[in-house]
Amino acid sequence: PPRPPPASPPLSQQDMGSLTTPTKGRNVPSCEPWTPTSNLKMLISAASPEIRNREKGRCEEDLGLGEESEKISRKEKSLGLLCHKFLARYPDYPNPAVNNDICLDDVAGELNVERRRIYDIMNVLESLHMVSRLAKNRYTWHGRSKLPQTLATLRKVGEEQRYGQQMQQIRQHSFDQELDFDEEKENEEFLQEMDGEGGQKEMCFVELPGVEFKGASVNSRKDKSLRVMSQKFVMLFLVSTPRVVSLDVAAKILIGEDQIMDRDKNKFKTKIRRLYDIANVLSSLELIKKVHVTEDRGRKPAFNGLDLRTCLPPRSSIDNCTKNLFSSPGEKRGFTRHHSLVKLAKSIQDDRRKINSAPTSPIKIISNDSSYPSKMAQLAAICKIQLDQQSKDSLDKLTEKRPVSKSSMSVTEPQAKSRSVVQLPVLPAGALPYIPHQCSPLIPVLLPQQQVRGPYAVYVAHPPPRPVPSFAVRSMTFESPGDCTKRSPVASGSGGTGPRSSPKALKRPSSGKSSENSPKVRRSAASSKVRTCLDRPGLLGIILWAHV
DNA sequence: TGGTCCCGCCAGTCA
DNA sequence: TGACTGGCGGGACCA
Repeated sequence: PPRPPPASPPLSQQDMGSLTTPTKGRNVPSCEPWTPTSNLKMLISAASPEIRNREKGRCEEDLGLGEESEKISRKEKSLGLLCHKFLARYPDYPNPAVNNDICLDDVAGELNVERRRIYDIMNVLESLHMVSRLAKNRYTWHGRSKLPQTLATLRKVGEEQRYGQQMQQIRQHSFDQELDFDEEKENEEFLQEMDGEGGQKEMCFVELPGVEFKGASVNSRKDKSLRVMSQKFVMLFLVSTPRVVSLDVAAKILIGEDQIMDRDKNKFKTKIRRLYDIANVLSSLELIKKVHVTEDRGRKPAFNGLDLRTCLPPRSSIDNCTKNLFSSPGEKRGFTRHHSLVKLAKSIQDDRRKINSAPTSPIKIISNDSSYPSKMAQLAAICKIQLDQQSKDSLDKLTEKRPVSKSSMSVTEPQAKSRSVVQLPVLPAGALPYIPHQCSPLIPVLLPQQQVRGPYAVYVAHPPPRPVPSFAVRSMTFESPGDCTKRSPVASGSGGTGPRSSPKALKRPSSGKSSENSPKVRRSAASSKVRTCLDRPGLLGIILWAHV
């Protein structure tokens, strides 16, 4: 089909020169066939529920669409919405009997956008094997048919790359920095450490068996390609616990794979920008959801990959499949066990072990979910499981090479080895579950629902196993919906969340500049009380919580 | 003010 | 050589 003639730039853009971002088209006559009202309807139908509700509210209270259409014009062009519109054209599971080819020109023309924008979407979709490139300007639509297989593959690669551990290190490092004055030096040391032990090799595009990558510029750009970045980003969600991954952490991991010289602020900003693009597409696919992580330094954008994981094939089904293939008792084996399948089976066993343990970080998650009190039991269990894994990771680090002074997450070997699945009993509201000590020195806490009125913090601590003279205090701060605005978290947890936990998080009082009521001082005071409690011999654990 | 991300330049690659 | 592809970052918009 003939390509549509390129739209001439708006007058304002011509006046301002080619290097400026055009203003929002106040005086630009719309060349769209739609009226503002139909635009709005289209937007509402295509947008996510949040946007839909927001737009509906605005529409109801303001029938004059003048300013509204200006706001919409930007939203309408957003990559996320564009992706929504793109996805609406194709079924989740394409019918193989019909032609599923995609012509970029057609799509760009019908969606009334530049091809450049379509490339961004296609790259992310291609990273998930939802489309594959047929030829120049042509793709084939696979929808979600290959998604489970792709995600399983990406998870495996992500585990091999040890992204989970790397995220732990980065989170812990950032957390340490919050209380650290010698930031630059520490940062440099940390980056060198990451270089040394990150263990990750330069990674290329992950292909599925039988799916050949036919991207253009394949040799020159593949290492920085949006496809590869997208795959890595997805991997982070697949191996991370908690499932919330902040853009900061993701960008640091991605930068960590580049040259050291890339680690300047501009490169970081660029990575973040690309991650926004990827995240917008993944959000449109409803694979991740945007949330925010609150740290002492402020509110950071992050994404929750829960929905992404639900697309993974259940490990048990893979397990059953391999069982049926290889170990049917009394039946003659139909297949020879190939070496790669032996490895796969072993990997599945490993995965099974890992599913019961995963690391976390001392972040505070602002949840917009109004049902969060009923999820406290899950959170507590997750917290416990994650901490157990961290304990093991920390132990591994201690025994491998890290000096004791670098880590405060101290756990004795028997404790680390005593990891087991803890089934939290169903408890009436207000009851606190008791987890026997042989399972873990940590005690998850279920807050009484009646007490959940405002933001509150939960602390889980355990005493220091001898002889390492340190202990760990962790907290998660939750805020009730509608109350997550400007409130700053108080008495956030400190130390002990992973391999790089540092006792300095507790020993450092505050700078002379800090006021007496600053979070740091209050944290320090709270921590010193905990320290006193934990010095008591025979104490198994301690839980504190406080409304914030 | 910091987060978000539209926009299009321009260079590498391909046919 | 022109078209395709996509890395990249300026700067506008927004909360």
